[in-house]
Amino acid sequence: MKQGTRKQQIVNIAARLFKERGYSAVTMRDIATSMGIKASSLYNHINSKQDILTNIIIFLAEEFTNGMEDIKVSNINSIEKLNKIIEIHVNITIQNTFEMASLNNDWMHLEERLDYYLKLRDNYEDNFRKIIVEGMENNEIIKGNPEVILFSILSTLRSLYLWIPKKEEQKPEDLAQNLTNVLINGVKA
Amino acid sequence: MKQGTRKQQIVNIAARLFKERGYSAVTMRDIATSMGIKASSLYNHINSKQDILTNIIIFLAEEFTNGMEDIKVSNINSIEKLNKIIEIHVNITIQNTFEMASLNNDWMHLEERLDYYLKLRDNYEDNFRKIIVEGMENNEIIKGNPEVILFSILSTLRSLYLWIPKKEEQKPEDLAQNLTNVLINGVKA
DNA sequence: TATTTAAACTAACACTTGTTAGTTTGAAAT
DNA sequence: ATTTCAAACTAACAAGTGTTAGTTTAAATA
Repeated sequence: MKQGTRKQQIVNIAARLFKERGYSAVTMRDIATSMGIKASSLYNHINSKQDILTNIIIFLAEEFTNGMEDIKVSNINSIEKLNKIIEIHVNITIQNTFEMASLNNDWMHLEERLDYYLKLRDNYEDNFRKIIVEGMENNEIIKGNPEVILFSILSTLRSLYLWIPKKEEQKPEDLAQNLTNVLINGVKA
Repeated sequence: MKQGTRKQQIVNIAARLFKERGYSAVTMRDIATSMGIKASSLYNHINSKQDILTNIIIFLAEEFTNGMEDIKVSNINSIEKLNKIIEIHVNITIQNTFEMASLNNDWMHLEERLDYYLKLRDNYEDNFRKIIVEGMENNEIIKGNPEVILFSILSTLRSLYLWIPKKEEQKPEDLAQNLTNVLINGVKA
């Protein structure tokens, strides 16, 4: 037995396929074939295709929410909080490379849980924004449009899943450190 | 008549839908309904669904390739080249917000033209990388792993299509200037 | 006026989609 | 030895898919 429950195996294989082709382009028969079984057999373990996607996305969204909550209540300055945010993105992405693709690209195909997901996402971005604004007030972060900083850092972190697989040599801490240098200090010599 | 040929109208409407739901989840009947006609009528103007996607993506990929080619032969230093790259991304994205979603998320559904697209993309990234390495050699860019700089800047630029629509107040030059500040100089005060 | 043309239409096709119902299998628990 | 149960199976469904063929319409051109 490779891993957890049969359901988890299905979700893992599905995530791999979703990353390659996107949720809509992957059929239940594709998933079943990858498992070496028939499509109808999947329904002994999952309720629907939707169900698989929901499992992938909501799990991750809650991981990020929990990570952000810890940072929120921690007693560190704004730059250190940014470092921590980078860390949780690197760690979660390294452990869920395939799943991150669905989170980024297929959240709009959630149905019943779409509103819940959007709530978590908005909440996450609000907390992130507050950290930046606070940093500006304390003269730790350069003053300017907080949105530009928020989205330029967040875009990089959200795209991590695309290029982390290419460079598994790197240790998570090294990668986080490199990213922090570039994102926080810029690239100019 | 709102715009160009009937074919262009179809491609434009399709790009709008592809951004919302992704290529695979949009049907020919969806596109037709948005145009106020029947699905079969689309085939008077386009050859296939594939054809629409190819038009969207290859056009954009060539736009970026041309922009990069101009920068490559220009006689400016590395930081200025990075500024120019940011500029072309902002300009192309502002004028093709919907299309950018397909370029980012649906390129894998290209069929005959997939190899050509990948060639253009690799070529673009190679040129980008060379600018960074050159900047490190000339002490204009902080020394370190060029990949981290490459992908952190590129991730932000490739995600522009996601948040540019939210803030159309901004003039392109202002946005490019703000981005340059953050990406080149970092965020630390 | 007669002809051409762009652009729509109806009707249908072969195939794929997610899903359900009912059944079989083989190992573990009683 | 009997029962239970997880996990597979076959067969089928209703709906939706991209696409084709052939036809109609109305405006522009000759």
